[in-house]
Amino acid sequence: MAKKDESAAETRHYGGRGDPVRSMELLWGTSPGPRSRGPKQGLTVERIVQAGIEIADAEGLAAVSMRRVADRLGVGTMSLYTYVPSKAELVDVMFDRAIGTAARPEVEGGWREKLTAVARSEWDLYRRHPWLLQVMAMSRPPLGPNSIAGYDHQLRAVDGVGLTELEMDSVVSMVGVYVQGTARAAAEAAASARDTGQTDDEWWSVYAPLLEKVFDADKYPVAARVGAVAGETYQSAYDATHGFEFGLARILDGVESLISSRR
Amino acid sequence: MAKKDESAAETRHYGGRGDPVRSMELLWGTSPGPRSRGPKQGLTVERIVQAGIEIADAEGLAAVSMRRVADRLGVGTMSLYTYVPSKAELVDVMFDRAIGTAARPEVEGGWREKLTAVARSEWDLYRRHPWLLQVMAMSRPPLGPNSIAGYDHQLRAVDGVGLTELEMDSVVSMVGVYVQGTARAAAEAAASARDTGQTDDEWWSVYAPLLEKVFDADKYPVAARVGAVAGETYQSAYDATHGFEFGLARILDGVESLISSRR
DNA sequence: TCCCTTGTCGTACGTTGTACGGAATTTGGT
DNA sequence: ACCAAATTCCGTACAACGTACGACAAGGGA
Repeated sequence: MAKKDESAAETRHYGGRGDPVRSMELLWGTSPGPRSRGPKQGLTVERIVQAGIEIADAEGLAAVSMRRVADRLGVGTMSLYTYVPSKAELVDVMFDRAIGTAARPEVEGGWREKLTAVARSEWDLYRRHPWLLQVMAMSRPPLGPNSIAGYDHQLRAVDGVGLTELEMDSVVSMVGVYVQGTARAAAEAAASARDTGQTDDEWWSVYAPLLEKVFDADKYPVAARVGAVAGETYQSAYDATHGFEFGLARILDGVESLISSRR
Repeated sequence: MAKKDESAAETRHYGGRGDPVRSMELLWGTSPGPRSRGPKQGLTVERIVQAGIEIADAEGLAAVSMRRVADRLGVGTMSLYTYVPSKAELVDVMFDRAIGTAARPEVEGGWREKLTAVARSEWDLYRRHPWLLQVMAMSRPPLGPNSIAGYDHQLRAVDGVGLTELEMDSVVSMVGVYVQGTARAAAEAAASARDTGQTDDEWWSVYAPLLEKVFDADKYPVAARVGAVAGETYQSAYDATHGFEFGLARILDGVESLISSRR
C-alpha cells in the first residue's frame, strides 16, 4: 500500500476454509478446556473478537489486521494464532458475535408488523456494524449460535400465515437480501465520507458539472428528466434511508399478495 | 499473503479518489490526443482495461493486480501508470466497460415485461462479470457512458405508467438492489467453489452433522422445520436462481399495487 | 544536430497474512 | 525435588500488494 493508505481498496472475507471442527468449536464456544501443561493463556478468543469488532466498527474491516488487533490487546501478533487458526476464522466469529447484538423484538400484531420489525432490526444492525456487509456470508455462512437464532426469529414473523416452508424461507431471504442491499449503499456512503473527508453532496457538486459536459440529454431524455428530479431531492446520488422505507413497503405489498392468494 | 494465496481475502474497490477531471476523461475517452514529443505509446487504456476484465472474469477481482495486468500485456508494471493514474481509476473504467456489455433489449408489452427483462439482463451481466458486485458503486458510481445508458434503459421500463420521477427512480433502484443481492449470493457460491475446489453441496455435507450436534431443535422449532425442508430442496444453504425468480415476482407484485393505486 | 519532453520500467518501501523456530513457562511423572 | 514433555508467546522472515522515485531511452522542434 502507498503511504497514508490513499489507495481505494477494502477487504472482503469469506470463511469455511480451515478445519470445520475447529471452526464450529470456536463459533459455539465448545473448545476443549485448557491443557494442563504449559503457561496459562493470557487472553480469550472472545477478547480478541471484541477487539476486532471495535476496530471494524471504527475504521472498517480493512483496518482489522492481525497486527492491529494484537497491538490493541498488548500482545505479539503471532500470539493470536494460539487462539484462532487464521484471520478467516476470527472474522467468522466476529460476524456471529455482531449478529448477536441485533434486537429481536417479539412484536404484537400480524405478519406485516413482525416482518417490518425484522427488517428494521436488521437495518439497524448493519448501521451499527457496516463491515458485516463485507463478510461474504450468503453462501456458506458461519453457522454460529447467533446466526441460527436470527434465522429462527426471522422465520417466526411469517410462521402460521399459510405459506409453505419453502416459501417462508424464500420470503425471509428476499427481505434479507433487500435490507442488505440498501444498507450497503448507506455503508458505502459513510465509508467514502470517512476515507475521503468528503460528503456525497460535495462529491456530487464536483462531478455534476463534469457530467453535464459529456452527457447528451437528447439521447437519454428519461434519464435526464428523472436524474434531475432525483438529484435535487436526494442531494446525492442515492439516498439510502428513503430507498429503504419505500422498497420495504413495496416488497411487503408483494408478500401480501402471495399470502392472500394462499388463503 | 501466505504462499499459494490460501488466505480467505478478496478485495473491494471504490473510486472517485483521484483527479475528477482525469477520471471523467478516462471514462468518456476524451483524453487529449498524443503529445508530439517523446516516444510513441505502445498501449491504449482500452487494452489495459480489457486485460483487467479478462483476469477478473477468470479469477476474481482479487487476482487483478497491476503486476498481473502488466505481465499479461508484456510490459513493465509501472508502464501502466502512464495510461492510468491508479488502480482505482482502472477498476472504475473496467466497471463501466463491463456494464456496457449488458443486453438492453427493447421489449414489447407493458411495464412488467419490460422491468422483468431489465432485471434478467442485469442478472445475466452479473453472472458474466461477478466481480462487478465487488466494486463499491452504489454511492459515487463511476459516471461513465455505459452506466448512464444503463440507467436510462432501466428507467424507460417504468416511464409513462403514472409514477412520479422520484418513484421511477426508487422502483428502478429497488429492483437493482434486489438483483445485485441475489447475484451476489450466486457469485459467492461460485467463488467459494473455485477457490476451495469444493461445491456448496460438499461444504454443507461436512457442516450439517457438526451443526446437528450443537443445534437445539426444541429451542428453535421453526428454524428446525423450515431449515430441514429448505436444506433438502436446495441441497445447499441458499439457492440463488430459485431465490431470484421468486423474489422478482414478489417485488413486481409490489410495484403493481403501487402503479394500480396511481391510476 | 542538439535539447527537451515524454514513455518505459527497475528498484525500493511499507503494508499484509502467516510459516517457522527458539525461548519461556507450567505440570505430570518419577 | 527434579526432569522432560507440553504449551504459550512472539521475533523474524517471506511473498504478495500498490505505487513513489529516478534513471534511461526515444523522438520531434529548434
